[in-house]
Amino acid sequence: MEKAYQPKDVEDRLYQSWENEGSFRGKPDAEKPAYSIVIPPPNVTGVLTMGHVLNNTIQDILARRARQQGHNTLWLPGTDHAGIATQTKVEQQLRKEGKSKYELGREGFLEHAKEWRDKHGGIILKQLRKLGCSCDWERTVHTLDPDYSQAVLEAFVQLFNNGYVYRGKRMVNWCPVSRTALSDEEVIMKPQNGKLFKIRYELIDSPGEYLYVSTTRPETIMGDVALAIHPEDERWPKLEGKKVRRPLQPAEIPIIADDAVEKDFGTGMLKITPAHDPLDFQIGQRHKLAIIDVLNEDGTLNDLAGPDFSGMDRFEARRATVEKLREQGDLIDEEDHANNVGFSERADVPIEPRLSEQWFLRYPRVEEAKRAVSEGMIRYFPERWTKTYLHWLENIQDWCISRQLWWGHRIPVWYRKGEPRNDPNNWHVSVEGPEDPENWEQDEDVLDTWASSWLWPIATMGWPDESAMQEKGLDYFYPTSALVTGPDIIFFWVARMIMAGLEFKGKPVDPGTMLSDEDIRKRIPFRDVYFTGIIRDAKGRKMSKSLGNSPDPLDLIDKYGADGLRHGIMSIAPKGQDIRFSEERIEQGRNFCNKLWNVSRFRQMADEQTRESSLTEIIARIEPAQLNQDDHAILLRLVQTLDEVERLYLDYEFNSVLHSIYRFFWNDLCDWYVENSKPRMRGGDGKDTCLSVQDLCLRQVLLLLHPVTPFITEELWKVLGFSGGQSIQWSKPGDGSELQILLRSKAIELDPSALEEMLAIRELVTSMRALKADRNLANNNKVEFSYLADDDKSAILIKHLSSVLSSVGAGAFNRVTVAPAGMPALVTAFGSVYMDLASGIDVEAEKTRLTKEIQGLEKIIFSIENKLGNPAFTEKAPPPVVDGAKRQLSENKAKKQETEEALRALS
RNA sequence: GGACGGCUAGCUCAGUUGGUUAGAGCGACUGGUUUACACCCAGUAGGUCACAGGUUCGAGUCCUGUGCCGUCCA
Repeated sequence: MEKAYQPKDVEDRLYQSWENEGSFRGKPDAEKPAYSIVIPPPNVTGVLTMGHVLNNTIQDILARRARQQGHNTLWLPGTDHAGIATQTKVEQQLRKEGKSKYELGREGFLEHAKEWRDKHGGIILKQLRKLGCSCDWERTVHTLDPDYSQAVLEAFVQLFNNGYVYRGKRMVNWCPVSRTALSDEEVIMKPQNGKLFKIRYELIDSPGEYLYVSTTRPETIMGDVALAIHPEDERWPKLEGKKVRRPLQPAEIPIIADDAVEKDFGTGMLKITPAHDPLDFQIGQRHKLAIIDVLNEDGTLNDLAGPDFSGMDRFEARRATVEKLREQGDLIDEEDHANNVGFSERADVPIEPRLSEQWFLRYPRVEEAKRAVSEGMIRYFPERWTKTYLHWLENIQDWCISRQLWWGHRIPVWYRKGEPRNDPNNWHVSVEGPEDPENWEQDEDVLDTWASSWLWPIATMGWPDESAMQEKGLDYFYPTSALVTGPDIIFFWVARMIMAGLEFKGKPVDPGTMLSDEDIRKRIPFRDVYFTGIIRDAKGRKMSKSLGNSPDPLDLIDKYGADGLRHGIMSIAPKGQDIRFSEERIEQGRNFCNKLWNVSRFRQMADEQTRESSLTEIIARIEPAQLNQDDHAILLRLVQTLDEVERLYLDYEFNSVLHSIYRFFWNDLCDWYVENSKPRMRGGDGKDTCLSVQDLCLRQVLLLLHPVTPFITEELWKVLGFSGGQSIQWSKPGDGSELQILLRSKAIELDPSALEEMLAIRELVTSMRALKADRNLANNNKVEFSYLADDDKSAILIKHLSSVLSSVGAGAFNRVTVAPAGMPALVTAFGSVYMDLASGIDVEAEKTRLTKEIQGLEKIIFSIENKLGNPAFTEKAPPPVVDGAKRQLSENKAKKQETEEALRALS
């Protein structure tokens, strides 16, 4: 074996062989239980980020563990066409070439976009392979695949037929850069420092008299159609029925009263611009006001804004209108003003509320979606996200699903040529299209990307085609076992998938009928949802391309190995908490792998003969009579660890899983057991048994670690001869009681007291080492120790003599019956221990140390005596706690007494 | 404004239903090439558990309030 683990030699080779053997294939098999996960489809043209590494490592852990447990496992991969994001990138590319999408036309553009996707797409899926992801690649799905597209359109038509989809002229969030409508979820509110302008409007009947209005958006004044005041405002009775003059594009506009006006904001008067504000739109509807839209779809002003401003960009127009108002004397005041402005998530520019014809979806199965989560049919990890989810569903708004893009699923609606589009009689809605296409024209818009990805769990498994569902095993793999994703898409994706599953899976149910709980259980898309944290940089900032603070995962794999990266990222990922990334953690992951490699190497060097060792074969080699306390202790810890890891995996406590394995492997096994086994390796009867115990421990550690670090564990599985020709993927670690049953069948009954005894011995060794280290004798193996102890304790020490000598690095450790004078001493659970020094010692330093020791003990004794002296404590506290305190008191008192004796012996 | 999360060693975080003297890794410091591993080993130092009240025999843990940081929703 190499001196250090070399991931590069191992990873590609093993991944190849797994793929060649079809290990990742998820084929329906009625004989076995199913386990399934669908990947959150990454953007097809994206590249791997640290977020993907975390997310997909977790999914891989779940999938690999399920395979070990004997489940027939499907991890279904794929990519998302990512409407706006991809179209924007393609358009940018075209601009660089001096072309525009309009020149190419729709067909030409799509051709171009597909080429671009095929060229840049799929990189991320290759990167996932590098990470070791065990996806069933033969089942890769892309949301624009023909079958998938069919499903998306079918869903639209079904929803339309059931009355969930409608077309309407509504206020939507408009992105002037992408020139499309957006859903509420795609708008990010950001606090902005703007200006609040106070503007006067002259009363028509009383020239020279003015009303004052505060606004942040003077560029929309030309679209004003009224001024509004609260009906309970004392000024209202005097103003009823009067009119004012609009100061730009002058016109007479009425004064109206409406409850929606905030009396206390600004001047208490509101300018009403129905085309450019959702609230104004509502007020306008109530008062049957006209709508004057002064903006073009790209955010420039149109002719209705008047010749002074027509053609200007909206921000330029803001400055220009303010100037004009100032010149006219209509600008009264201008002050700084902080407010929240909605930004387009994708283009990062302020959105415009804009009136336009769009398709909307009234969500189906909202009540059942709430119930599925609130009743625990779907479990959230961490549980607190249920609250966020339910709150969103309580306040759910209809979803604008049409997008003014070309890249996506074109809406399957046709309009009769030459007839008004707003009349449903002129609509044709179907997947196939009308029989006389020459008389119809199709809607130009495409569906929101999320209106395709919300079908992901069912459409990737063949829905709605019966034979495809059969072939892909929808009924076998669905509901999927777990979903792993970020909480940032809980509304975008998770909630919507739940509703889609409830609506589409199984036989259609009338919209008015509630699904039964039994139905809900069958229709939900997943049972458990694990929400990851967000990966931040060392300073706590979100990782982003613009900050350049995100490392390239492939560089990290190159440096530390895929296993090192996976181990590192998982060991720092607390459940649902954000994660501060630092490369040192990944280094630790690599170091862990190297340790695993080296202890295996040590095992190989001790006994190079290679033999295949199944679990039963290893146990068969153990000679029960040869087992010492050390063996018992490590096997007890193994039993504990197997149980602990089993339980932690069920709770998705990944970092605790690793911590638990780490403690067993590094501290118990490497630092103590393997070290103590070195003297036994030199010969004697216990050698084979000791090696078998090592094998047993190593074998189970590899099994426990395999989901996290698949490559090195598979490699060592073979090197150490555990495989029997079979991949580690198909063996399960089992729990503690299973192991104990196997051991009992060989008449091995673990002694529960062994563990406590070993812990005491470890403490003894540690303090003896410290005594040496204090005097710079850490490397002197000839130092002699003696101890003063009763017969029972002495018997234990004699039992452990050789391992104590070797782990302390001591020449002797003999029992004495009288405390030797003038030697540094330790008071331990085994009595007093003395270190013999040929040369003199620093008596004063020794005295100081022991005095400090005594003072510490006195403090402890004082506090326990206080506690026990309190009758309330002895009466109310449970007896085990009181007994514990008493025992503690006597132990500490004895220790104090011995320490005092040691101090006296020095002088 | 509302909801949720966080605040424990220099850093990153554990800390189960309240119960011994609050833990780990990294970093710091000291020493080390003894037949796995310097990607390592041994040892040492380092904490007013954000703050203020309360409940309790007993609070890092439960309750109330405050502060700061973060996320989501309006």
